[in-house]
Amino acid sequence: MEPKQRYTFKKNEKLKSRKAIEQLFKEGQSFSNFPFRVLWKIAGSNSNPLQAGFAVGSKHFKKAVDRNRIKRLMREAYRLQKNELQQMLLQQQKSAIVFFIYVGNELPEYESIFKKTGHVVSRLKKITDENSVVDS
RNA sequence: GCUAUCAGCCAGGUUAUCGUCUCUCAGCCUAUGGCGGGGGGAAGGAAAGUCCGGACAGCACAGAGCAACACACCGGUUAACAGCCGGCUCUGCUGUGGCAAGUGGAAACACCUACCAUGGUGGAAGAGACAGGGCCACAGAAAAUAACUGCCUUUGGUGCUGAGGUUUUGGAAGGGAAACCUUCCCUGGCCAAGGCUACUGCGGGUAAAGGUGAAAACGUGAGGUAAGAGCUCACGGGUUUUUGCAGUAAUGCAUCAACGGGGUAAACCUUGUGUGCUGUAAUGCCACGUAUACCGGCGCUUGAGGGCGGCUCGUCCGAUGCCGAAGGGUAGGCAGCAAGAUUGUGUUAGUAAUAACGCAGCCAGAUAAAUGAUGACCUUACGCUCCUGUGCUAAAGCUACGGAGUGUAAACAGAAUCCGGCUUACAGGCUGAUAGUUUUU
RNA sequence: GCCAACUUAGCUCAGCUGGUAGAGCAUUUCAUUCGUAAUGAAAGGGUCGUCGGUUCAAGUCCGAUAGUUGGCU
Repeated sequence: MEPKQRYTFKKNEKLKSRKAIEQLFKEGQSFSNFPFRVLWKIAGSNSNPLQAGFAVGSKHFKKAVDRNRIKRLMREAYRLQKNELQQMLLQQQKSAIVFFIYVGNELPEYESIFKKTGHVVSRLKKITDENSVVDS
């Protein structure tokens, strides 16, 4: 019996370590896909194959309510679309840390966030494939 | 019913699917971990600003003095406060009533402001300006123990007047021989006591008048005086004080006496009262790791340095010590941390803030930071379309109510140690009070 | 989380102890030049971030509020 597909986003899938984040900002690579800027880093096998974090600059959105809402929307869109990437990483014996930064100036709709996140995830999948060639 | 103001309360709801954090219960596995499952809970009235006040923790058991800061009518309330409640005084706005003056009117009377009384509703950083110095632009005589103009006056000078004195010329009368003498008159000169509504120097008195200004030395009237003045008196108003009465008190009313030299303390200051400082990223513990190395300086009981706000003192710690330069490591976990000045509700006391007691409940705890996404229905407001009935109309049509469908909108805003306040933001709704207005009775 | 500082002309800044807000650059006009620049002369431009209070009078003193910037760990 095939296990049911679950869309989760638990604690261990979140990027929480201060050290890891600093490393990511220092050494990681990045690309932009408006309204996001994405930092990523691929590493060897790990118990947590994929960890992600989200941020909104307080310069763009002064009110905490708006920042929270954008982060929630981003998290929701990511949760529903990251499963394939996670599977890929598991198969290829790799781990990745990803960080999303919202750089837009206006409060977005959920639909547009969902679509853009889809683009980002597919691009990340492509990157993972390419990197495997280089690594091996 | 509508509008305005004030006060209080609420802050969209139900459900499906997929998720997040946490507590708890039992279970399984490859067991310091992981997995899925059941059950409970999961933002606010402001969680915000960080403006006050506490709890709690550390620094000496938190000490002394100065400095600094805060507060400032009275009483109550509280863990505490710059908060809150009640009162007092002053004051803004407003309603009603009275009424000098003024306006209109032939008159009756009406209108209406100053003022008074009273009601409502706001505001007050509301101690002290005889403790002290400072400042008060421009204008104005003067901005604070004032004296410029003016008014009055002593005295000196000048001017005018001038009783009187003296003298020149001339005339008249008398005496005389004459020279001349005497008297009177006219004219001119000189001296001059005194007087003056004149001018002026010096000194004194005075604060009534003086175009200014935000502010001008209690106001009006009379007496009084050299001229004047609270100098005196009457009326009015103010400040301080004595006594009596009312009140816990601030204070009010009456009374006796004194005073009259402004404003500014939200500029310095004085008086009284209070405050030690730093903040949960405090603080304690565990784990991991490096460099107690090297270089320069200071010091080792005659002591460097430190004990977290500025200085002085006091006191305590202090030698594997302190400072600097360069460099290295860590940035994980647990406690603090969720049962409390607690929440809901009721009773009693109190005008109230609030307090006491009873009953019931346990109600966020994240840490790159949880409470979300999507759909459906309901609620409220507005727009559009349709329907049928009522009203107007001959009809078309129009408007309102009702029903259905559809679309849009539903605020301000997100816990980060916790409480009590304050301030600010806020769609819409509900309740109460007061005032105005309209309709009906 | 905690704590500071700043906001004045289009720009960069002065303005002390309350008394008619100024400088430099920029802008406009005129002169100079064949013309431009430079130079010289003149002019305009400010609710002193916003609201309230104290005072006769507030850019200045006090309170609130908005925005900007910085620091601590």
